[in-house]
Formats: sequence, C-alpha cells, structure tokens
Amino acid sequence: MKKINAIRIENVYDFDTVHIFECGQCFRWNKEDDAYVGVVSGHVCKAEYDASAAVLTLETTGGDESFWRNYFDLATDYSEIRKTLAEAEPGTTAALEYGHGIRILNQDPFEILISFIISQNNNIPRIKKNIEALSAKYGEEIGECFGTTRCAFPEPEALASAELPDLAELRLGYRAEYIKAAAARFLEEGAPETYEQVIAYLGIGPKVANCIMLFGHRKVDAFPVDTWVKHIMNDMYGFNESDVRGMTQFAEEHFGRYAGYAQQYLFYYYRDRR
DNA sequence: TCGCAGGTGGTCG
DNA sequence: CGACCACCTGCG
Repeated sequence: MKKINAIRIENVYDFDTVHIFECGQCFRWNKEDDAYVGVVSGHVCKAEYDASAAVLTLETTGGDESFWRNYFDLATDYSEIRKTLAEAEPGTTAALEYGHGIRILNQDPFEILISFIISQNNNIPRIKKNIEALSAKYGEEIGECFGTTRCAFPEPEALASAELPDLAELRLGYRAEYIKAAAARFLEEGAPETYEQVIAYLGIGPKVANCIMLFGHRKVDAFPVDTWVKHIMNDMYGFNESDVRGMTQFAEEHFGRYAGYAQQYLFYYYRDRR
C-alpha cells in the first residue's frame, strides 16, 4: 500500500470532473466507485470535487499542490474563455453551457505523443485498454493504491527498446511500429516543440499533431479536425466534410487564440449526445 | 458479415 | 496537389 497524501484546494470554480475526464483529452482517469482515479506523471491520484463548497480534494501518492494546480490548469479563467467564444460565435453557446467545467489538462508531452498515436482510427475503450496494457508491461510499478496495482506511463527508453512482437501482444495493431519509432526519436531529439516537428513523425498526421500540440504543449489555438468536428462543422456551418482546410481557416478566423477550447466544447457536446 | 472507431501512409491521375 | 484505399483490432 502506497502512502497517500491529501491535498485540499479551495476556491475552485468552472470545474467538473466528469466533463474534464470524459471529454476525450486523457485516457488514464476512470470512475472508481464515486470518484475518479488516474495516474499522472508517476503519481496515482483520486480526485473529488464539491461544487457547493468550491473545493477540490485530491488523495495522491505524490506531487505537491503547485504540481496539481498546474495539471488541472487552475490559473486559467474558463468563464472568460466561454464568454469570449460565445460572443465571437453565438452558435456555440449550447455546447459551451453543456461542457461547463471542462479544463484542458497540462499533460506529459511523451504520454500525449504516444497516446494520440494510439488514438488514430481507434475507439476510446480500446485506446484506454492499449494504454493500460502498455503501462502494465513497460511502465514502472507504483504500488497498490485504492485496491489496485498501478503503473506509471512508460518512459521513452522502455518503449524505444521494446520488441515489436511484444508490442503486438498488446493488440496495438499497426500502431506498434509507430510507437517504437516515436519513442526512439523522442529519446534522440527530445520532445518535439512545434507542429512541424510532430507531424514529421511516422504515423502522425494533421489531426494527431494538433492533439499533441493542444494537450501536450498547451498550444490552445490548435484545432484538431477529427470525424466529430467534421460532422459538427457540416451541421453548424455547412462545410463539406472533406474540406478540412476550410474548417481550419474558419476556426482561426472565428475562434482565434481559443480555437482549442472551442474544439473541446464542440467535440464533447456532439459526441456525448450522439 | 460488415462498418465503424477522435487517421495516416502510399499510390495513383 | 487531391481523391481513393488498405490497415490491426474489437464491437454491435
């Protein structure tokens, strides 16, 4: 049993655990009993939020308050973001209200890189299974927490030196070779900092590259265009679903520096009500 | 059985 | 360039 620290953070607003953890930005948080439990940068964390008291309570194996404040992006004013987006594009109002309490987490760049390679042409339950399997086999064991043995997300070294047949056993499919190559490249070159550097990776195209910039590097004007955004942009603005260029330009012009937030609200709203 | 799931690389015209 | 199309895998 790992030692658990309690951290109590007051005056937390615009926060909703369901919306934060289910909006598709992260894959290692799961509802266990009445709270969400996740593994973040080698720390296990149980998160509970009391809206009436505006208090976020964390039970965690590590990370100090400032680490978790940064992870949950508590310094950002999401009311201001929603207000700005609603004024710029009134059609998004319903989505902004529906997804109130979404926050774009500050996640580890390597974990995001690998996780979103796995996400391509895939579905969320299988993505999560793949990532858990990868962590169990190649990640460091943290110990038993909240009734389960938990493992950190693998380090680049571990995945770079993984054998392809072993990765294949985890049912990663054709993404296995992308993962190994990406880990080796990350190890050699360090974290890719720009869209151009990320998209140069084998197995990373425009959609995944934008997700990596948005979720792994806090480039909040990035606008990932996936199958749902195509439906949304067709539905709301009449774009042909093949016109990714047009949608991207629209996002730049209408959502501007908050395009990434807009994408999350819209994606979550439409996908959740499918 | 077949299409789909938060796409991408390869190959044509 | 832009329009196909195959692709690991699991599920309904």
